[in-house]
Amino acid sequence: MLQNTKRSRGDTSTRDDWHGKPLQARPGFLIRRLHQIHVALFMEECAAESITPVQYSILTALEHMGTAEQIVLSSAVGLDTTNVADVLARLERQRMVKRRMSPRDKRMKVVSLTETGRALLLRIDAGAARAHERTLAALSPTARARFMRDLSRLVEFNNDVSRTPAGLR
Amino acid sequence: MLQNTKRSRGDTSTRDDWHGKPLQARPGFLIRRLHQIHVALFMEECAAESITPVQYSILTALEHMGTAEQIVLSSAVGLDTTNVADVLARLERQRMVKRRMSPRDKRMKVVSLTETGRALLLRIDAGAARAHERTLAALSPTARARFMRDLSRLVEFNNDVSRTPAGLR
DNA sequence: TGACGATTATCAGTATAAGGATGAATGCCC
DNA sequence: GGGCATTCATCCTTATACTGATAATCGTCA
Repeated sequence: MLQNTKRSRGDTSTRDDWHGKPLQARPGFLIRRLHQIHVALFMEECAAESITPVQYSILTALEHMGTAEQIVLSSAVGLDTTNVADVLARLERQRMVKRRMSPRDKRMKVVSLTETGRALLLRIDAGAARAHERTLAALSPTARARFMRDLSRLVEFNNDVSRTPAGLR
Repeated sequence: MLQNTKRSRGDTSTRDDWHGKPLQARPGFLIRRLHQIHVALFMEECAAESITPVQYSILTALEHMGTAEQIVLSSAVGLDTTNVADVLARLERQRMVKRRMSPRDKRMKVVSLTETGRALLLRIDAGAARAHERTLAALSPTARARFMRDLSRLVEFNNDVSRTPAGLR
């Protein structure tokens, strides 16, 4: 896969050996670091409100969907149902979100934004935008667009990996 | 794809408004997802041994450096000292790593690989390589190299963000 | 109708990840 | 050489993230 980019013969393996290469040459390492960096930038830009990137994702998803069952949210933001319940509990504690039993199906809980939550989203918006921009700041606009395209492709390609939250299954 | 591909003037802002756009258009969201995906692939490929990507990073760093103080490890793998201590405690519990007080400076602890740890690295190698390859599998070799370059640039540019573990400060 | 498999939320447990605070040790400055 | 800020490892707390397990509910099919 990685191979066939014309390596002179005498090459012992067809695939790359990450072994012996510095961490900085490994996709996994760089992806983890970039994630760390974005989270840090987000927290810095949004320090005024106490909110995290994941909470922001969930609130945004709710804003788009109006109302949703936890399982639907879970697949929308790509999180484990356990984790979604966790985050929602915190958001509910801060009155950003309401949860009530679904009348249709008593197994489900229906989640919706409160006015507090909606207001927070508006306040957060500029900071979140700055965080996203700073994350990509090192690339030219062209490279940035290309990077985002590649990122999308990579995520879509393996979108069903990890605890698949129904609907992605 | 995302933005600024020719917007006529009259455009109110020079920067993008992520608001109202789907999560999938946000760098932070995609980076988090890709990180999730890589971790899942790594765990799947290395299921035989119980090891995580971060533990793998630390063991690899140790292999390269031979021996290192925790604070040095911390800056090498880009982790909080608290977190490094955490991970090392787990690795020590599994006999992958030895820790002893530095004779030079009694505040420091010197960490080194055990034979067990070295053996694990060898066993893990192929699985880790497969995980890395699968993470990037959706891109052509050319695009892959370009993506890695961009990733490096982004990380280096903001390398000092987040709890800066001495040495990066 | 009633049993049974599937689905939904949650609980318990473990592993990253970071912030704040503390205690021990160091080195430096006067 | 004695204070004293700094540094290093830890502790405590909070927040993602996932696995395994369980209880409640739902659909379906006999």
